[in-house]
Amino acid sequence: MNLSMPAETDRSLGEPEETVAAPRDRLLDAATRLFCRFGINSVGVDAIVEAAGTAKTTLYNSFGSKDGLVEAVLEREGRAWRTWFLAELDGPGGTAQERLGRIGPALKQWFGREDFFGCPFINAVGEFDKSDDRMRARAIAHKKIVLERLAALCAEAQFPEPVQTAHALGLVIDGAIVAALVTRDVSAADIAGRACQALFSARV
Amino acid sequence: MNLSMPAETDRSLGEPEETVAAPRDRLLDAATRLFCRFGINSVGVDAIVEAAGTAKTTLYNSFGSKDGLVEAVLEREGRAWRTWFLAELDGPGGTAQERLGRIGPALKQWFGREDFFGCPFINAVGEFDKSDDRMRARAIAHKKIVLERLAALCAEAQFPEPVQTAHALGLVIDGAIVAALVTRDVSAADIAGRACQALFSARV
DNA sequence: CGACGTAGAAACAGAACGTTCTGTTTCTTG
DNA sequence: CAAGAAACAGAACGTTCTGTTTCTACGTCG
Repeated sequence: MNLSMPAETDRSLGEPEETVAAPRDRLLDAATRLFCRFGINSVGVDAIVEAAGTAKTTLYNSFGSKDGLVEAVLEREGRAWRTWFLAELDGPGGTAQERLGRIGPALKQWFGREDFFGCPFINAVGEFDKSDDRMRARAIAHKKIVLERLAALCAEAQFPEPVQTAHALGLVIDGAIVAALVTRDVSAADIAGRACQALFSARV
Repeated sequence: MNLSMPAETDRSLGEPEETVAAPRDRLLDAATRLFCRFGINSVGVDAIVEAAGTAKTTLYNSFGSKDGLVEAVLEREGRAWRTWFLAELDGPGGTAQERLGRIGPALKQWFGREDFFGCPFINAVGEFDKSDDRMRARAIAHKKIVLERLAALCAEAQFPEPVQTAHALGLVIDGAIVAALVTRDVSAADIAGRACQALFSARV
Protein backbone atom coordinates (compact mmCIF):
# COMPACT_ATOMS: atom_id res chain seq x y z
CA MET A 1 0.00 0.00 0.00
CA ASN A 2 2.14 2.83 1.12
CA LEU A 3 5.73 1.73 0.86
CA SER A 4 6.79 4.19 3.52
CA MET A 5 9.09 5.69 0.97
CA PRO A 6 9.34 9.42 0.59
CA ALA A 7 9.47 9.30 -3.18
CA GLU A 8 5.82 8.97 -3.78
CA THR A 9 5.67 11.35 -6.62
CA ASP A 10 7.50 9.56 -9.38
CA ARG A 11 10.33 11.83 -10.15
CA SER A 12 11.32 10.54 -13.55
CA LEU A 13 9.46 10.16 -16.80
CA GLY A 14 6.14 9.71 -15.07
CA GLU A 15 4.26 6.55 -14.32
CA PRO A 16 0.99 7.93 -13.02
CA GLU A 17 -0.45 4.53 -12.14
CA GLU A 18 2.32 3.72 -9.72
CA THR A 19 2.05 6.89 -7.71
CA VAL A 20 0.75 6.92 -4.18
CA ALA A 21 -1.73 9.47 -2.92
CA ALA A 22 -0.46 12.35 -0.84
CA PRO A 23 -0.15 11.71 2.90
CA ARG A 24 -3.08 13.96 3.68
CA ASP A 25 -5.34 12.01 1.35
CA ARG A 26 -4.08 8.71 2.64
CA LEU A 27 -4.99 9.83 6.14
CA LEU A 28 -8.45 10.86 4.99
CA ASP A 29 -8.97 7.55 3.24
CA ALA A 30 -7.78 5.45 6.15
CA ALA A 31 -9.72 7.46 8.72
CA THR A 32 -12.89 7.26 6.65
CA ARG A 33 -12.61 3.51 6.36
CA LEU A 34 -11.85 2.95 10.04
CA PHE A 35 -14.32 5.48 11.44
CA CYS A 36 -17.20 4.18 9.38
CA ARG A 37 -16.57 0.57 10.24
CA PHE A 38 -15.53 0.69 13.88
CA GLY A 39 -16.95 3.98 15.09
CA ILE A 40 -15.06 7.19 15.68
CA ASN A 41 -14.41 6.71 19.38
CA SER A 42 -13.20 3.16 18.89
CA VAL A 43 -10.42 4.15 16.49
CA GLY A 44 -7.22 5.64 17.88
CA VAL A 45 -4.90 7.88 15.97
CA ASP A 46 -2.23 5.19 16.03
CA ALA A 47 -4.47 2.86 14.06
CA ILE A 48 -5.18 5.61 11.56
CA VAL A 49 -1.57 6.55 10.92
CA GLU A 50 -0.63 2.90 10.65
CA ALA A 51 -3.35 2.24 8.10
CA ALA A 52 -2.44 5.39 6.21
CA GLY A 53 1.25 4.61 6.27
CA THR A 54 2.11 8.02 7.61
CA ALA A 55 3.55 9.40 10.81
CA LYS A 56 1.59 10.89 13.62
CA THR A 57 3.28 14.21 12.99
CA THR A 58 1.73 14.32 9.55
CA LEU A 59 -1.72 13.82 10.99
CA TYR A 60 -1.36 16.63 13.50
CA ASN A 61 0.31 18.94 11.00
CA SER A 62 -2.46 18.34 8.49
CA PHE A 63 -5.54 18.38 10.69
CA GLY A 64 -4.51 19.83 14.04
CA SER A 65 -6.30 17.24 16.10
CA LYS A 66 -8.30 14.06 15.86
CA ASP A 67 -11.45 16.13 15.88
CA GLY A 68 -10.14 18.13 12.95
CA LEU A 69 -9.60 14.90 11.09
CA VAL A 70 -13.11 13.77 12.00
CA GLU A 71 -14.53 17.00 10.66
CA ALA A 72 -12.57 16.69 7.42
CA VAL A 73 -13.66 13.08 6.99
CA LEU A 74 -17.34 13.92 7.51
CA GLU A 75 -17.05 16.92 5.23
CA ARG A 76 -15.55 14.94 2.37
CA GLU A 77 -17.68 11.85 2.88
CA GLY A 78 -20.88 13.85 3.13
CA ARG A 79 -20.09 15.73 -0.06
CA ALA A 80 -19.21 12.54 -1.91
CA TRP A 81 -22.37 10.80 -0.79
CA ARG A 82 -24.64 13.71 -1.70
CA THR A 83 -23.03 14.02 -5.10
CA TRP A 84 -23.52 10.34 -5.77
CA PHE A 85 -27.04 10.09 -4.40
CA LEU A 86 -28.44 13.17 -6.10
CA ALA A 87 -26.79 12.13 -9.36
CA GLU A 88 -28.59 8.80 -9.09
CA LEU A 89 -31.91 10.61 -8.83
CA ASP A 90 -31.09 13.11 -11.56
CA GLY A 91 -30.12 10.44 -14.04
CA PRO A 92 -31.01 10.65 -17.71
CA GLY A 93 -34.65 11.36 -18.47
CA GLY A 94 -37.66 10.90 -16.29
CA THR A 95 -40.23 13.19 -14.75
CA ALA A 96 -39.75 14.64 -11.31
CA GLN A 97 -41.83 11.89 -9.73
CA GLU A 98 -39.94 9.23 -11.66
CA ARG A 99 -36.69 10.68 -10.35
CA LEU A 100 -38.03 10.51 -6.82
CA GLY A 101 -38.92 6.93 -7.59
CA ARG A 102 -35.21 6.20 -7.96
CA ILE A 103 -34.69 6.70 -4.22
CA GLY A 104 -35.34 3.03 -3.48
CA PRO A 105 -33.06 1.64 -6.20
CA ALA A 106 -30.30 4.06 -5.28
CA LEU A 107 -30.49 3.02 -1.64
CA LYS A 108 -30.45 -0.63 -2.66
CA GLN A 109 -27.28 -0.10 -4.62
CA TRP A 110 -25.69 1.58 -1.62
CA PHE A 111 -26.85 -0.99 0.91
CA GLY A 112 -25.33 -3.76 -1.20
CA ARG A 113 -21.84 -2.36 -1.02
CA GLU A 114 -19.36 -4.16 1.18
CA ASP A 115 -18.30 -0.90 2.75
CA PHE A 116 -21.80 0.14 3.69
CA PHE A 117 -21.82 0.95 7.38
CA GLY A 118 -24.77 3.29 7.61
CA CYS A 119 -24.77 7.06 7.49
CA PRO A 120 -21.61 8.44 9.11
CA PHE A 121 -23.50 11.46 10.37
CA ILE A 122 -26.21 9.44 12.07
CA ASN A 123 -23.60 7.17 13.62
CA ALA A 124 -21.52 10.12 14.76
CA VAL A 125 -24.42 11.92 16.40
CA GLY A 126 -25.35 8.71 18.17
CA GLU A 127 -21.96 8.07 19.69
CA PHE A 128 -21.16 11.56 20.97
CA ASP A 129 -22.66 13.80 23.62
CA LYS A 130 -26.21 14.50 22.49
CA SER A 131 -26.12 17.88 24.19
CA ASP A 132 -23.16 18.95 22.08
CA ASP A 133 -24.36 20.88 19.07
CA ARG A 134 -21.31 20.59 16.83
CA MET A 135 -21.89 17.08 15.58
CA ARG A 136 -25.62 17.64 15.25
CA ALA A 137 -24.99 20.79 13.24
CA ARG A 138 -22.80 18.86 10.81
CA ALA A 139 -25.51 16.28 10.32
CA ILE A 140 -28.20 18.91 9.88
CA ALA A 141 -26.17 20.72 7.23
CA HIS A 142 -25.72 17.46 5.36
CA LYS A 143 -29.38 16.50 5.45
CA LYS A 144 -30.53 20.02 4.62
CA ILE A 145 -28.89 19.88 1.21
CA VAL A 146 -30.54 16.58 0.39
CA LEU A 147 -33.93 17.68 1.70
CA GLU A 148 -33.85 20.85 -0.37
CA ARG A 149 -33.26 18.91 -3.55
CA LEU A 150 -36.03 16.48 -2.64
CA ALA A 151 -38.39 19.38 -1.92
CA ALA A 152 -37.59 20.92 -5.30
CA LEU A 153 -38.42 17.63 -7.00
CA CYS A 154 -41.63 17.34 -4.98
CA ALA A 155 -42.61 20.83 -6.07
CA GLU A 156 -41.80 19.99 -9.66
CA ALA A 157 -43.97 16.88 -9.32
CA GLN A 158 -46.85 19.17 -8.27
CA PHE A 159 -47.22 17.66 -4.85
CA PRO A 160 -49.46 19.93 -2.79
CA GLU A 161 -47.04 20.11 0.16
CA PRO A 162 -43.58 19.65 -1.34
CA VAL A 163 -41.59 20.52 1.79
CA GLN A 164 -43.55 18.19 4.03
CA THR A 165 -43.41 15.40 1.50
CA ALA A 166 -39.66 15.89 1.23
CA HIS A 167 -39.34 15.58 5.00
CA ALA A 168 -41.42 12.42 4.91
CA LEU A 169 -39.13 11.03 2.22
CA GLY A 170 -36.21 11.94 4.42
CA LEU A 171 -37.71 9.93 7.28
CA VAL A 172 -38.11 6.93 5.03
CA ILE A 173 -34.55 7.25 3.76
CA ASP A 174 -33.04 7.53 7.24
CA GLY A 175 -35.19 4.70 8.49
CA ALA A 176 -34.04 2.50 5.65
CA ILE A 177 -30.41 3.35 6.33
CA VAL A 178 -30.80 2.39 9.97
CA ALA A 179 -32.71 -0.79 9.14
CA ALA A 180 -30.11 -1.85 6.58
CA LEU A 181 -27.32 -1.14 9.02
CA VAL A 182 -28.91 -3.17 11.79
CA THR A 183 -30.22 -6.09 9.77
CA ARG A 184 -27.71 -6.14 6.91
CA ASP A 185 -30.73 -6.76 4.66
CA VAL A 186 -30.74 -4.78 1.43
CA SER A 187 -34.47 -5.38 1.06
CA ALA A 188 -34.97 -2.45 3.42
CA ALA A 189 -34.46 -0.43 0.25
CA ASP A 190 -37.42 -2.17 -1.39
CA ILE A 191 -39.61 -1.39 1.59
CA ALA A 192 -38.43 2.20 1.41
CA GLY A 193 -39.19 2.35 -2.32
CA ARG A 194 -42.74 1.15 -1.75
CA ALA A 195 -43.17 3.60 1.12
CA CYS A 196 -42.08 6.40 -1.22
CA GLN A 197 -44.68 5.35 -3.76
CA ALA A 198 -47.31 5.37 -1.03
CA LEU A 199 -46.32 8.92 -0.16
CA PHE A 200 -46.60 9.93 -3.80
CA SER A 201 -50.03 8.43 -4.31
CA ALA A 202 -51.32 9.76 -0.99
CA ARG A 203 -49.96 13.19 -1.95
CA VAL A 204 -49.35 14.05 1.68
CA MET B 1 -36.79 -6.37 39.87
CA ASN B 2 -34.09 -8.67 41.02
CA LEU B 3 -33.69 -8.22 44.76
CA SER B 4 -31.10 -10.89 45.41
CA MET B 5 -30.39 -8.70 48.37
CA PRO B 6 -31.40 -9.39 51.93
CA ALA B 7 -31.23 -5.75 52.96
CA GLU B 8 -32.49 -2.76 51.05
CA THR B 9 -35.95 -3.66 52.21
CA ASP B 10 -36.46 -1.43 55.18
CA ARG B 11 -35.91 -3.58 58.21
CA SER B 12 -37.69 -1.82 60.99
CA LEU B 13 -41.07 -0.22 61.18
CA GLY B 14 -40.64 1.09 57.69
CA GLU B 15 -39.73 4.43 56.28
CA PRO B 16 -40.27 3.68 52.61
CA GLU B 17 -39.57 7.17 51.37
CA GLU B 18 -36.10 7.35 52.86
CA THR B 19 -34.80 4.09 51.45
CA VAL B 20 -32.36 4.03 48.57
CA ALA B 21 -32.56 1.66 45.65
CA ALA B 22 -30.36 -1.41 45.68
CA PRO B 23 -26.80 -0.88 44.41
CA ARG B 24 -27.44 -3.01 41.36
CA ASP B 25 -30.41 -0.88 40.36
CA ARG B 26 -28.54 2.32 41.05
CA LEU B 27 -25.83 1.11 38.69
CA LEU B 28 -28.38 0.30 36.01
CA ASP B 29 -30.03 3.68 36.40
CA ALA B 30 -26.80 5.63 36.28
CA ALA B 31 -25.41 3.64 33.38
CA THR B 32 -28.63 4.05 31.41
CA ARG B 33 -28.59 7.78 31.89
CA LEU B 34 -24.92 8.20 31.02
CA PHE B 35 -24.82 5.74 28.11
CA CYS B 36 -27.87 7.24 26.43
CA ARG B 37 -26.66 10.79 26.73
CA PHE B 38 -22.93 10.52 26.10
CA GLY B 39 -22.59 7.26 24.21
CA ILE B 40 -21.38 3.96 25.59
CA ASN B 41 -17.76 4.29 24.60
CA SER B 42 -17.52 7.79 26.00
CA VAL B 43 -18.53 6.75 29.51
CA GLY B 44 -16.00 5.10 31.78
CA VAL B 45 -16.77 2.82 34.66
CA ASP B 46 -15.45 5.41 37.09
CA ALA B 47 -18.13 7.86 36.00
CA ILE B 48 -20.79 5.18 36.35
CA VAL B 49 -19.87 4.09 39.85
CA GLU B 50 -19.56 7.70 40.92
CA ALA B 51 -23.00 8.57 39.57
CA ALA B 52 -24.46 5.43 41.10
CA GLY B 53 -22.79 6.01 44.45
CA THR B 54 -21.41 2.51 44.54
CA ALA B 55 -18.00 0.93 44.51
CA LYS B 56 -16.35 -0.60 41.48
CA THR B 57 -16.39 -3.98 43.12
CA THR B 58 -20.16 -3.84 43.18
CA LEU B 59 -20.27 -3.20 39.47
CA TYR B 60 -17.99 -6.12 38.67
CA ASN B 61 -19.67 -8.45 41.15
CA SER B 62 -23.07 -7.61 39.70
CA PHE B 63 -22.36 -7.56 35.97
CA GLY B 64 -18.95 -9.15 35.45
CA SER B 65 -17.70 -6.50 33.08
CA LYS B 66 -18.61 -3.22 31.47
CA ASP B 67 -20.03 -5.15 28.53
CA GLY B 68 -22.21 -7.14 30.90
CA LEU B 69 -23.52 -3.88 32.27
CA VAL B 70 -24.14 -2.60 28.74
CA GLU B 71 -26.11 -5.72 27.94
CA ALA B 72 -28.18 -5.40 31.10
CA VAL B 73 -28.88 -1.75 30.40
CA LEU B 74 -30.02 -2.42 26.83
CA GLU B 75 -32.11 -5.36 27.97
CA ARG B 76 -33.96 -3.39 30.61
CA GLU B 77 -34.25 -0.20 28.57
CA GLY B 78 -35.51 -2.07 25.51
CA ARG B 79 -38.13 -3.88 27.52
CA ALA B 80 -39.27 -0.68 29.22
CA TRP B 81 -39.54 1.18 25.94
CA ARG B 82 -41.45 -1.61 24.21
CA THR B 83 -43.85 -1.88 27.11
CA TRP B 84 -44.49 1.83 27.07
CA PHE B 85 -44.76 2.22 23.30
CA LEU B 86 -47.02 -0.74 22.70
CA ALA B 87 -49.21 0.32 25.63
CA GLU B 88 -49.58 3.71 23.99
CA LEU B 89 -50.87 2.05 20.84
CA ASP B 90 -53.08 -0.40 22.68
CA GLY B 91 -54.76 2.30 24.70
CA PRO B 92 -58.47 2.25 25.51
CA GLY B 93 -60.75 1.74 22.55
CA GLY B 94 -60.09 2.27 18.88
CA THR B 95 -59.91 0.08 15.83
CA ALA B 96 -56.68 -1.51 14.74
CA GLN B 97 -56.02 1.30 12.26
CA GLU B 98 -56.82 3.92 14.87
CA ARG B 99 -54.30 2.28 17.18
CA LEU B 100 -51.69 2.41 14.47
CA GLY B 101 -52.61 6.06 14.09
CA ARG B 102 -51.30 6.61 17.61
CA ILE B 103 -47.75 5.99 16.46
CA GLY B 104 -47.19 9.65 15.65
CA PRO B 105 -48.58 11.02 18.94
CA ALA B 106 -46.69 8.42 20.94
CA LEU B 107 -43.44 9.38 19.23
CA LYS B 108 -44.15 13.05 19.81
CA GLN B 109 -44.59 12.41 23.49
CA TRP B 110 -41.27 10.57 23.59
CA PHE B 111 -39.37 13.12 21.53
CA GLY B 112 -40.50 15.87 23.88
CA ARG B 113 -38.91 14.29 26.93
CA GLU B 114 -35.78 15.92 28.27
CA ASP B 115 -34.06 12.58 28.46
CA PHE B 116 -34.77 11.67 24.84
CA PHE B 117 -31.47 10.74 23.23
CA GLY B 118 -32.64 8.55 20.38
CA CYS B 119 -32.93 4.78 20.31
CA PRO B 120 -30.19 3.21 22.44
CA PHE B 121 -30.00 0.24 20.10
CA ILE B 122 -29.54 2.34 16.98
CA ASN B 123 -26.92 4.43 18.74
CA ALA B 124 -25.12 1.36 20.05
CA VAL B 125 -24.98 -0.35 16.66
CA GLY B 126 -23.61 2.84 15.15
CA GLU B 127 -20.77 3.28 17.58
CA PHE B 128 -19.44 -0.28 17.65
CA ASP B 129 -17.80 -2.52 15.10
CA LYS B 130 -20.36 -3.01 12.36
CA SER B 131 -18.94 -6.45 11.60
CA ASP B 132 -19.65 -7.58 15.15
CA ASP B 133 -22.96 -9.38 15.28
CA ARG B 134 -23.65 -9.15 19.01
CA MET B 135 -24.86 -5.59 19.15
CA ARG B 136 -26.78 -5.96 15.91
CA ALA B 137 -28.49 -9.09 17.23
CA ARG B 138 -29.65 -7.21 20.33
CA ALA B 139 -31.12 -4.46 18.17
CA ILE B 140 -32.80 -6.96 15.85
CA ALA B 141 -34.40 -8.78 18.76
CA HIS B 142 -35.75 -5.50 20.08
CA LYS B 143 -37.19 -4.35 16.76
CA LYS B 144 -38.60 -7.77 15.98
CA ILE B 145 -40.96 -7.63 18.93
CA VAL B 146 -42.25 -4.23 17.91
CA LEU B 147 -42.59 -5.21 14.25
CA GLU B 148 -44.56 -8.31 15.12
CA ARG B 149 -47.08 -6.31 17.09
CA LEU B 150 -47.35 -3.78 14.27
CA ALA B 151 -47.86 -6.58 11.75
CA ALA B 152 -50.63 -8.05 13.89
CA LEU B 153 -52.37 -4.69 13.97
CA CYS B 154 -51.91 -4.29 10.21
CA ALA B 155 -53.49 -7.70 9.70
CA GLU B 156 -56.34 -6.78 12.01
CA ALA B 157 -56.83 -3.60 9.99
CA GLN B 158 -57.24 -5.75 6.89
CA PHE B 159 -54.22 -4.34 5.11
CA PRO B 160 -53.44 -6.56 2.13
CA GLU B 161 -49.75 -6.95 3.03
CA PRO B 162 -49.59 -6.60 6.80
CA VAL B 163 -45.96 -7.66 7.19
CA GLN B 164 -44.67 -5.31 4.55
CA THR B 165 -46.76 -2.46 5.85
CA ALA B 166 -45.41 -3.12 9.33
CA HIS B 167 -41.86 -2.95 8.01
CA ALA B 168 -42.68 0.32 6.26
CA LEU B 169 -44.06 1.67 9.53
CA GLY B 170 -40.85 0.55 11.17
CA LEU B 171 -38.82 2.54 8.67
CA VAL B 172 -40.88 5.64 9.37
CA ILE B 173 -40.52 5.17 13.11
CA ASP B 174 -36.75 4.72 12.97
CA GLY B 175 -36.41 7.61 10.56
CA ALA B 176 -38.38 9.84 12.89
CA ILE B 177 -36.24 8.79 15.85
CA VAL B 178 -33.07 9.67 13.96
CA ALA B 179 -34.50 12.95 12.69
CA ALA B 180 -35.64 13.96 16.17
CA LEU B 181 -32.27 13.04 17.62
CA VAL B 182 -30.36 15.07 15.03
CA THR B 183 -32.60 18.10 14.83
CA ARG B 184 -34.11 18.13 18.32
CA ASP B 185 -37.37 18.95 16.59
CA VAL B 186 -40.40 17.08 17.90
CA SER B 187 -42.30 17.86 14.72
CA ALA B 188 -40.53 14.89 13.18
CA ALA B 189 -43.27 12.94 14.95
CA ASP B 190 -45.93 14.88 13.04
CA ILE B 191 -44.22 14.11 9.74
CA ALA B 192 -44.06 10.48 10.79
CA GLY B 193 -47.73 10.47 11.71
CA ARG B 194 -48.71 11.82 8.29
CA ALA B 195 -46.41 9.31 6.60
CA CYS B 196 -48.18 6.53 8.50
CA GLN B 197 -51.55 7.80 7.29
CA ALA B 198 -50.21 7.82 3.75
CA LEU B 199 -49.17 4.19 4.14
CA PHE B 200 -52.63 3.31 5.44
CA SER B 201 -54.50 5.00 2.62
CA ALA B 202 -52.15 3.63 -0.01
CA ARG B 203 -52.59 0.16 1.50
CA VAL B 204 -49.11 -0.87 0.47
C1' DC C 1 25.50 24.30 -2.86
C1' DG C 2 22.96 25.22 1.01
C1' DA C 3 18.55 26.45 3.15
C1' DC C 4 14.01 25.31 3.73
C1' DG C 5 9.88 22.58 4.11
C1' DT C 6 7.72 18.21 4.25
C1' DA C 7 7.47 13.67 5.97
C1' DG C 8 8.89 9.69 8.45
C1' DA C 9 10.35 7.11 12.77
C1' DA C 10 10.30 6.68 17.44
C1' DA C 11 10.06 7.94 21.91
C1' DC C 12 7.74 10.57 25.36
C1' DA C 13 4.24 12.77 28.62
C1' DG C 14 0.00 12.79 30.96
C1' DA C 15 -4.39 11.16 31.27
C1' DA C 16 -8.01 7.74 31.02
C1' DC C 17 -9.33 3.17 30.21
C1' DG C 18 -11.20 -1.58 32.13
C1' DT C 19 -10.06 -4.61 35.61
C1' DT C 20 -8.26 -6.56 39.87
C1' DC C 21 -6.78 -6.16 44.35
C1' DT C 22 -6.45 -5.21 49.41
C1' DG C 23 -8.64 -3.69 53.17
C1' DT C 24 -12.66 -1.74 56.02
C1' DT C 25 -17.36 -0.97 57.22
C1' DT C 26 -22.08 -2.41 57.66
C1' DC C 27 -25.68 -5.45 58.24
C1' DT C 28 -27.99 -10.17 58.81
C1' DT C 29 -28.18 -14.24 61.03
C1' DG C 30 -27.15 -17.87 64.27
C1' DC D 1 -21.10 -12.08 70.53
C1' DA D 2 -19.30 -14.54 66.36
C1' DA D 3 -19.57 -15.58 61.47
C1' DG D 4 -20.51 -14.44 57.02
C1' DA D 5 -22.00 -11.80 53.15
C1' DA D 6 -22.30 -7.50 50.76
C1' DA D 7 -20.99 -3.01 49.85
C1' DC D 8 -17.66 0.61 50.21
C1' DA D 9 -13.11 3.02 49.51
C1' DG D 10 -9.22 3.44 47.05
C1' DA D 11 -4.85 2.03 45.25
C1' DA D 12 -2.68 -0.27 41.57
C1' DC D 13 -2.37 -3.21 37.44
C1' DG D 14 -1.21 -2.94 32.46
C1' DT D 15 -2.98 -1.00 28.37
C1' DT D 16 -4.51 2.51 25.39
C1' DC D 17 -5.57 7.13 24.46
C1' DT D 18 -4.49 11.99 22.45
C1' DG D 19 -1.00 14.93 21.63
C1' DT D 20 4.11 16.53 21.71
C1' DT D 21 8.85 16.35 20.91
C1' DT D 22 13.23 15.13 18.85
C1' DC D 23 15.79 13.61 15.25
C1' DT D 24 16.74 12.12 10.48
C1' DA D 25 16.15 12.00 5.44
C1' DC D 26 14.75 13.68 1.26
C1' DG D 27 13.30 17.06 -2.68
C1' DT D 28 12.85 21.64 -4.10
C1' DC D 29 14.35 25.90 -5.06
C1' DG D 30 16.85 30.19 -4.26
